[in-house]
Amino acid sequence: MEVLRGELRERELPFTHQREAIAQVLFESTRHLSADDVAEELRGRGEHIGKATVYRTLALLVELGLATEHDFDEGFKRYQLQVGAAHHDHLICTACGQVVQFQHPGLERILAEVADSLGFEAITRQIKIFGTCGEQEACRETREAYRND
Amino acid sequence: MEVLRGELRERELPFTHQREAIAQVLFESTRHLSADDVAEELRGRGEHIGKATVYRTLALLVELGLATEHDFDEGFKRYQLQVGAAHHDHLICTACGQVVQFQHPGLERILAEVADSLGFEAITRQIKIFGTCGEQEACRETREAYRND
DNA sequence: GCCTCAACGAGGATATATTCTCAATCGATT
DNA sequence: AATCGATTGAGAATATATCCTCGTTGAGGC
Repeated sequence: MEVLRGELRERELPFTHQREAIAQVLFESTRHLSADDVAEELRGRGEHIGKATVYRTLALLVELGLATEHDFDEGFKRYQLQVGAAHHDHLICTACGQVVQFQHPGLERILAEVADSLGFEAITRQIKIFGTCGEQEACRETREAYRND
Repeated sequence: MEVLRGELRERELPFTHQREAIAQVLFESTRHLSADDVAEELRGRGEHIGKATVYRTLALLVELGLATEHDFDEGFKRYQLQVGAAHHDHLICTACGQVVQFQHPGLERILAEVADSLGFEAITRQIKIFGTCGEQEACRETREAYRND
């Protein structure tokens, strides 16, 4: 939160109650939240914040480098605070929607190598493994269906 | 093309002129084409095929496992024929839009390892490296802008 | 050639996440 | 507390890729 205050001050942008509340919601969640998730959580806390502000603030957080935007092929984006953490990637269960993060040092090396050998200068990357997590009945059923395909 | 004919026959679906033409366009292109690209190319060849049919056919090709669908954050999907080829990944130039494919055997191993260790059964994956390719003036400018950020 | 069922074409419809509008309000500096 | 520019809220507007409708056409089996 102090980081947010600092970044805003640096750009002479006001530290508003809404910005604080939205960052707080992201901060307290370990999951990736959609703009709608954030709005709903705020409503649950008795905060009345318009969706335009939610979208504006999420975009701002990304712009400031304090949050990351993710697209898990759901038709909308999800966001997560990212204060100085290392880049991580995702496994997405296509049956229950669960998202699990992972990191693997070997990936960094390989991807850097690939980009380099093709003359690219990498800025960012996305790695998404879609599959089944097997934690719920639905996930196991989907898994079986794939195996028999 | 024979593969397409066979898959269709197997499901008792007609091998229409339109399906052939659309598959042909994809077959002759090394790039990833959007539904619109396909429609335009068909128009250029004097074929009059409605966009609904283009979408229907692309979805069908994906369904049959003969094509893959890609989303490069452009607001629409791109398609490419994929007849028995190995899975490959992409580098996308954020300045000029160029997409370069790559394959790296080490990735397969690492990703399988990760999925396994987290209890996932992987179905498919997406790896996208966004960066600058430096081939055009615009790409080099964007690259500089990032370096000085 | 005939028949039947699915595919096709044209363009209208849809869906829905995100953005815009603009008057009212707020934050931060003086 | 005054000032001033940025932010906010509510809901309408947008954008636009993709899908639906339904009368017409075509493919493929017999």
